[in-house]
Amino acid sequence: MLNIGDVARQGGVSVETLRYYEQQGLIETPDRDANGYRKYAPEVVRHIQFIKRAQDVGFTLRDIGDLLSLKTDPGASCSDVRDRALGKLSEIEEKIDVLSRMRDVLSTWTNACPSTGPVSACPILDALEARKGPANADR
Amino acid sequence: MLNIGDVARQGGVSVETLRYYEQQGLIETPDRDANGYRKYAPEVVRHIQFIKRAQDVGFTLRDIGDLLSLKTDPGASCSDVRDRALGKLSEIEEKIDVLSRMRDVLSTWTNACPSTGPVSACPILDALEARKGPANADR
DNA sequence: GTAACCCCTGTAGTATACTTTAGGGTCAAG
DNA sequence: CTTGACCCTAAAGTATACTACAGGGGTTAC
Ligand SMILES: [Zn+2]
Ligand SMILES: [Zn+2]
Ligand SMILES: [Zn+2]
Ligand SMILES: [Zn+2]
Repeated sequence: MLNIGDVARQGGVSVETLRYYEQQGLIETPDRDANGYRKYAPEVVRHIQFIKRAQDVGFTLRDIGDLLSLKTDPGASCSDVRDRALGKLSEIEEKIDVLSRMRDVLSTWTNACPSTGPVSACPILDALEARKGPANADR
Repeated sequence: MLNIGDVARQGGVSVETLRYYEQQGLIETPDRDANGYRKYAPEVVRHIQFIKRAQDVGFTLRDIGDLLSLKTDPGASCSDVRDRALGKLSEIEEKIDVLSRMRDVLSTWTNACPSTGPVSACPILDALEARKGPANADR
């Protein structure tokens, strides 16, 4: 049986994070020792790693709670899990699209900037100040 | 001269947002009418659009405050602006990289999931539970 | 003179995933 | 028997960009 500090070290998270996960219902409420200390079975370390891996691919703690419910729901099927993953996949692709558009615009702008001269002549600021299109007068 | 509501409508933001921008120092403190109402020159609408366009390409309000300081700083040069843009560009590329890696992993996992059968046999959950590599036993 | 609509200030709430703080017990070593 | 490391709870703070709320005054038309 492990103390919370042991679990934290082995799981690569802080003690506070563990208490937070418990409060959020992401890990089982551990039994307590006579002194009130939480006592964990070693396998809880894997549960924490489950959470961290899920976060690594973009799931929020709320999503992860969902996933954990599916794991223990006898009526749940593989496709339920797959649906969450596909949903997350589109969220991520959407974010990539938005960021790619930002990247393209910024890239165009930085290429247009001569990097010399006063800010008053900077095409980047011009673009930000401008009406809508990429090139137009300031009135 | 415009009331705050006029500016909000023309700038496509809420009245509250305008007061917030003012509080954050992103727009000039407007003069007040005898009744205490803020009175804006029409050009403030462009300043708001500057802020919104900068947000659209990923700048935070803090970044935008910086950019606005450069605009009015006589000692600032074009390259200062370009540096901010390049910095933002790398931030965005970094985010894209992270998201792309998430996308690849999720895509692999969803392809591996048969979408039928119980969750206990789901390769997605297996992957989340697993030690580190893509394939290994649960102990 | 009153309804409908605008404006004001200051403070608190929203979402996410923690971290920090305050205040206080427990345990092992020397 | 005290020191240092560890554990406990509950509440508040962090970052971002607003939004909402509470409570109150101004303006315009009928
Ligand atoms: Zn497990
Ligand atoms: Zn420039
Ligand atoms: Zn301007
Ligand atoms: Zn599956």
